[in-house]
Amino acid sequence: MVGASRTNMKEVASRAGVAMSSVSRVLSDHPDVSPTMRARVLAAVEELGYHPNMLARSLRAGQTMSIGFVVGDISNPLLAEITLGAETALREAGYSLLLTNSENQPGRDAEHIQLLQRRRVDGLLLSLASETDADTRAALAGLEQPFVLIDRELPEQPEMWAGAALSDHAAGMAAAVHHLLELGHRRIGLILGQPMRFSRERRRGLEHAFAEQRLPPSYIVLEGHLNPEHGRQATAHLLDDAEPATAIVAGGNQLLIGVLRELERRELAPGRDVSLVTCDEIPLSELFRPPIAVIQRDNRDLGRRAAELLLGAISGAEPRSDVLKTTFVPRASCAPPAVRI
Amino acid sequence: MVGASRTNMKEVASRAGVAMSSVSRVLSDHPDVSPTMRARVLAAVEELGYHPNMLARSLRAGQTMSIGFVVGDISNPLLAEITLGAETALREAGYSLLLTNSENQPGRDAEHIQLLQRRRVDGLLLSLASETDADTRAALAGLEQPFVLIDRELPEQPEMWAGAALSDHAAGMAAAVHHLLELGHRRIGLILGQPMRFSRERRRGLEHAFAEQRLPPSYIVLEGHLNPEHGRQATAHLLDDAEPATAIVAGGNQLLIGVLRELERRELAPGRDVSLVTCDEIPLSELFRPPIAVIQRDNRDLGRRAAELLLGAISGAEPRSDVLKTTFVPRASCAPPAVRI
DNA sequence: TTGAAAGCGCTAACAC
DNA sequence: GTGTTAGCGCTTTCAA
Repeated sequence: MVGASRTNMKEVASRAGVAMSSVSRVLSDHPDVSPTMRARVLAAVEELGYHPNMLARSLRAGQTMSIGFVVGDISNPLLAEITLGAETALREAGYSLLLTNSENQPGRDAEHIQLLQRRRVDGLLLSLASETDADTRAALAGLEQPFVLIDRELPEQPEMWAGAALSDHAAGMAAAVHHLLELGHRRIGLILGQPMRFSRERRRGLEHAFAEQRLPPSYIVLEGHLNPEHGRQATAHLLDDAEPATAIVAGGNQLLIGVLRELERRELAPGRDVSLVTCDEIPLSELFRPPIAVIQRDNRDLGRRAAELLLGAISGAEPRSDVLKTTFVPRASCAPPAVRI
Repeated sequence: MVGASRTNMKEVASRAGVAMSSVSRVLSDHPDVSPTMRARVLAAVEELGYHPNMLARSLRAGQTMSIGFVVGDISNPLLAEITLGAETALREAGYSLLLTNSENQPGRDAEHIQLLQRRRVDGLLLSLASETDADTRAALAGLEQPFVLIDRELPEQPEMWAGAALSDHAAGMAAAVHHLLELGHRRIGLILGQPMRFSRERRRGLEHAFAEQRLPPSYIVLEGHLNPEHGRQATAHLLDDAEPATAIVAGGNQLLIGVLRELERRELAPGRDVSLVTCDEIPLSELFRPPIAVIQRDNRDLGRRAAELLLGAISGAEPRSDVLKTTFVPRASCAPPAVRI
């Protein structure tokens, strides 16, 4: 194999002394090809170090075998695992992944959706920065290829909406809060991110757990952004309240970082002074002293499911959404409320 | 804008009552276009909800404005941050990123390089699973577009090698070991991953620090795989040695997890029973009790630099490698050796 | 079973 | 300033 520059099918054909169409047939495993022909063509391919041009193929075929992925921030371990699951499933099916980071800016979501549309991806996987942004909704409405949402819910269903891979946040949250209530906590603080599906569902799980026990709603919910600073401020707020929270639930790993920083600043220890639960496992959380209780989910599987839903839609299946379970894992960061001095 | 199905430039042209080439000129901001023409074309584009087909454009132009990225495992926080940095820089320059996970299998590296070549990416960013794999080297030798390595060094330089973005691991490691030596440690264990650049450089830093102090080489280096299990086994080995290590350096976040598990199992506390240093920050490491000393680097910047080197090469610059600094951050996990009982 | 030719959607000469 | 035309590299009828 001699890597000549930019060999094309025509050159392979002339080298093998056959027609271009024959080369094409050999390379796409067409049934009606004689062994002689196959051998001659493959020899020429080898000699010239020929790599077929998928661009030309895609243009002709009308499909690119590529999927666009719009993600808020790939450096978030949660999204990175989802991406891994999706990429693996897509690759197994012969698709490639075009990745774009929106930096959690709704405006970028819309831009990227349009870019991917120009690149003629066969479908899109979307972890949107906003469920309600007008530009994003317009971009989605104009889409001509199916798209699947990852843990998001839209107010309406655009034409090409092909479903969503969702996590059952409410169930995991209800289990966590149930556990805290059993330990004797009544003043529970829940720190959430933006008003999107995962926030709504978590709040619902909390409310459900209180209602189930016929307890008055003595919880506090603080919405904000999914970043450490909101986690820190919310924690301060919860602890400085007239009736301070005895247990805190951080709705995401970025929030957890802020919570831990604030507890550290006040020299409060999780599991001793305040009980603590977080959402979505983060590398060292189980190795923490004490280990931090967590509402887990299988992120890789979430990405894989989303990819499968999309592949289904591409081959004509009806839109469908899957809800994946979340599991509460109690750990030593949860204990009975500290005795107030 | 009415999202008709698969509008093309021809339809826009006829709708606007002009020639296709005029549409093309308007859309690519050609200087010689009358305001009237521009307005008519843009109106037609708007009415038809037309999105230019980048595939056709790329086929014609001979460039795809896309970059292939081969990464071992995007779910590793280190790689995820590098990816973010690279994607951001590339996007700013108008390029899109095609992401492939090799699952740290050298064989997949070679496959993915060829796939990306068929997709006619304008260049490749490679975080290879092996620097010496024969298939990978053959694939690299056959490449017709420039590629930049991320923290890797090849035994030879293939024709299209355009440089590398490297971290100065040796410097950070030397500083860390120097610190440990000052604290009085002599038996220092270094746990490394596969025999690649980052491992070689870290070992070199360790050796240098000992040599500088004119100390005999009383360290132990254990190479293996970059996963928790090797971290765990190596830790056990270091602690069970006839002359046990009093300080351990974990060469990566996956190794650190194994180290912490083994210390936990033996009820040994970092900073009290054993000193501990890790390489590459991981989300909760600074919030650990005690906080874990770390040899840091700017991962995002590493990705950005790699992207910039590649963009440079695409526009004809000579191959060039950049070495980025690493910084040792001492924390409470490092203390004088415990008194042996 | 194989070859010739049309065309996927676009850009860049080249005329006018 | 605008239109006509020839491909970019491939697949796919349609003939032979």
